[in-house]
Amino acid sequence: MTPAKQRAARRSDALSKDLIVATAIEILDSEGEGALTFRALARRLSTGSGALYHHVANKDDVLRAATGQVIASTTHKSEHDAAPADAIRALILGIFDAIDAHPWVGAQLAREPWQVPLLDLFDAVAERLDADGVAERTQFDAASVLVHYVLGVAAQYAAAARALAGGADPSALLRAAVEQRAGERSPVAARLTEHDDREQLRAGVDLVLAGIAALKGRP
Amino acid sequence: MTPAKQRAARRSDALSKDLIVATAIEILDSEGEGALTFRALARRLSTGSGALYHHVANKDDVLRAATGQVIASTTHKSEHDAAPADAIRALILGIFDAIDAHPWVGAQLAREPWQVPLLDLFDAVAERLDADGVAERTQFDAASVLVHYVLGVAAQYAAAARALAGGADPSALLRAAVEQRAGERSPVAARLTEHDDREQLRAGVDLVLAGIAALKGRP
DNA sequence: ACCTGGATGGAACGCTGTTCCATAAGTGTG
DNA sequence: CACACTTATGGAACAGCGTTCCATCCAGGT
Repeated sequence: MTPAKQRAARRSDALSKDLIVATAIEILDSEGEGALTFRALARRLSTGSGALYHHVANKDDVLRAATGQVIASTTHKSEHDAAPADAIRALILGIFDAIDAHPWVGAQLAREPWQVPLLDLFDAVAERLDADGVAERTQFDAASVLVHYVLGVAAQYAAAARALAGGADPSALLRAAVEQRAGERSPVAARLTEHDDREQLRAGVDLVLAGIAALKGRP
Repeated sequence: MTPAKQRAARRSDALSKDLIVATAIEILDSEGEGALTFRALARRLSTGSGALYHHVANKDDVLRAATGQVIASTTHKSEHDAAPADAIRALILGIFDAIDAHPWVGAQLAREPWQVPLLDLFDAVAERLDADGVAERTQFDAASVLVHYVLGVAAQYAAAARALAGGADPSALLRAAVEQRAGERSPVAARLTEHDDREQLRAGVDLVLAGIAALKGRP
């Protein structure tokens, strides 16, 4: 006979860090950054919030693992045979695509210092430049620019996604900011409202690549 | 005769948004991002947390205003007579210096989409390039790269400052991340641990400027 | 002297991440 | 097979957060 105060049934499939992280990614993708709480996570896994801490250190641990998983799945398939410039374009745009699909990744990459995926990207970029005969110092400078550039784009993209999820109008948001700047003309605002972010990123990368080529000519 | 349950004395100097924001900056600078709460703010102003909401919409409002104030005080003194390249270097390094002095600004710039200071910077950069005879399209691409680049650096810098405030060793943090990447050689890691961030930013800006010059030659 | 509306300060609400602990399940040992 | 022991579990409890609510107070106009 069961006692009057009965516990909820124990789950049959085992809990694990992988399962927790996978579920976290589900929540983040479908309901946004704000929806990821240990209570929501526990509810979806039919367990208590305390149980999660046996597999995971804390919330940052979950976010770190989730970010790593998403980035790894996109960086991992880099082509070694392409021309260095093409390879670098593909690497950077790969990060963008990952963030486009999972905006919360952008926020997380900007929130924690030197996450492993960022170091991987740094090395990958430097390696392609090395293969192209670029001076070591320039390799480093260029990788720094490209990584931080895409990081900045990522943060901005994630912030916009967050604001939009709150029910704001995409262009209205930007227009409001522009109009707030008491009467100054802004040659930039018009372009910002109508441009394609991915195409803009590609153009930016090409600009940096042009700089690398220029510095390679006369070191 | 005062009643048994007496209220605390009402403050003599008037509360205002400016006062609240100034106090918020004090807290952020001296105790870090995590220390800024409405309760701490109220305590320092000798008032209740509810009173603050008569002058300020919410916490984001305070952070936005604080960020705007810090950035404005550094951007504002830009030199109009310098060579375009020097002016741009000064603009970008000015943002870096502001973030170096107030790391929380870096986190805030990355957290909200298209804040006014960022648009101002965008326009200022584009304007210098316009004066230098750079094609309009390149103006936009270059401004995009530079703004997002410094934004990425800012986010990373703020994240590192946050981690360091938690009592971590600067280089140990990075070394741990490097060693986590099972055995891969990392030509980049050694450089990262010992480089000067500001000097690195300057080198990155120079690389972008080289790209602009290259594209100006053959459009 | 009165009224009234904005400013004030503190309590209360709902939510968060995290810790604690009684309990249930699995595992190796005699 | 029975027992101890380790580990996993789930839910309650805690401290702290942003925000809302409201009784109260003060200043200025009538």
